[in-house]
Amino acid sequence: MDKTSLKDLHVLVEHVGPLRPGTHVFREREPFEAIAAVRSGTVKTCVVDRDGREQVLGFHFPGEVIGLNAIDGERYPCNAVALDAVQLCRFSFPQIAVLATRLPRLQHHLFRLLSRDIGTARLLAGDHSADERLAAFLLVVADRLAAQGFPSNGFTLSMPRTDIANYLRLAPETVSRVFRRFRDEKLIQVRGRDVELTDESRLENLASSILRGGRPVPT
Amino acid sequence: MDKTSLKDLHVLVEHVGPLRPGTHVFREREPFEAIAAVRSGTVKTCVVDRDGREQVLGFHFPGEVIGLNAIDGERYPCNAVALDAVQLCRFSFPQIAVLATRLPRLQHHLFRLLSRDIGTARLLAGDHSADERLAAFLLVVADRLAAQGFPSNGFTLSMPRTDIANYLRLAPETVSRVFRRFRDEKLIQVRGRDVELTDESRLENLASSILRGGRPVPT
DNA sequence: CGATAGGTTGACGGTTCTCAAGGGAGGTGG
DNA sequence: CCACCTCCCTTGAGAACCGTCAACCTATCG
Repeated sequence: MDKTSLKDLHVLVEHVGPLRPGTHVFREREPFEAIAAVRSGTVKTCVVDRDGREQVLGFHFPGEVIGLNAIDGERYPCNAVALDAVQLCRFSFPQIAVLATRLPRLQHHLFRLLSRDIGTARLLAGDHSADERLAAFLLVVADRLAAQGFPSNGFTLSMPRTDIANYLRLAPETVSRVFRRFRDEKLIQVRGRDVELTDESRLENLASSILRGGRPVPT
Repeated sequence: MDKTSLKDLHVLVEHVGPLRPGTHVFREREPFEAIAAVRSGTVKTCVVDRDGREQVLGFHFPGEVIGLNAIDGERYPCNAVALDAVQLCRFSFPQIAVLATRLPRLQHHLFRLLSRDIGTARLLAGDHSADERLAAFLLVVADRLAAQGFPSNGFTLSMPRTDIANYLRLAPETVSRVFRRFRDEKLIQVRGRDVELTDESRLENLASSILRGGRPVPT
């Protein structure tokens, strides 16, 4: 994004946070007004079905934009919840859309963000084994955290196992067992939520059917 | 979309087809130039993984737009193949993007199309039983075909069972068995690719955990 | 110190996949 | 017109993966 658009963006941005863990950024069915870029921390998006079961749709790290999937219905189709201390920038969507008509690069940037999110669900969409899913998850998280300057393959997961399991469509017990097996086979080191990838190439091999060469930027 | 934009759109549209079954509309990794609206027939989008296994991403009926997920990478991330006789309208994306800066309603329309596609993968994303998946699939197809004036709940599937199975992440055998069971339980009538929904409310009940009240417009 | 939430481990069972074989329907050629 | 082929679909039997249930363990916090 060029300097002009940055300046124009600046006038309609609203800094929010730090939010405490558990705080909602927005809730399902609320009227859509704004998108938000995560500045620090982790945001979880999820829906709750009629039986009260939660379904995790994604985790969102710094630099990522949430709320774009609300444009169509004019209401947020999911909840967004802070997993840890979260700071973000809110952008009024009507205002940013108007601005985009004047700034083709901003328009294109928004198109790209939207387009990217379409491909993103693929991590979940395929029918993959628990091993493949968890391997892909770990690699993708490592990439996205590394992108903001963390040590390249040691990190701390900000979400509980139950959320990881839910996101990957596995039982928490299964996630726990796969973590253990990965550790036994020396693919990773784990202690609680601290993870270190010790054999990235074998992990990539496991995840190859999902990541298909080149790691995507998922939600 | 208002009249002005329709007129402007008209000058940059290219009518394509009728394509014969099996013809590619675009191929994975080809440079992205245009999006396309299906006018008649059915288009299947799919990727092929390194082992040569196909993965069906979606089916696209008349009125639906394909290619939007290529904006981000500037190359098509998937193949689009005609399943039957297909006619479509091609729109140069660079041109339509320029036009969108002059026509806020067109821009918003594009934003909405993109946003809608994000939510669409949910039919597959959840961990649902074979029954739930197939029930949801049948209802959604019925809705989308009914939207273009077909008899409300009798229709002919344009894709083979293997494609349905692949799309739903099930084995073809499983799809066959569920079809049989649905027929035995008088939820539908089937003969080959001709389907008639005879007990829509029980189907909706089965599919409720996926469709979550209000049937979405999926890919 | 006890309570609670989150995580781990084990045993068992179910849904679905795999493997294998057989049955149409439609097209082509004799 | 019929034989034959191929593609698609169906059906059955067995196995595998993962989910469910149940118990226990660990850390954190009041």
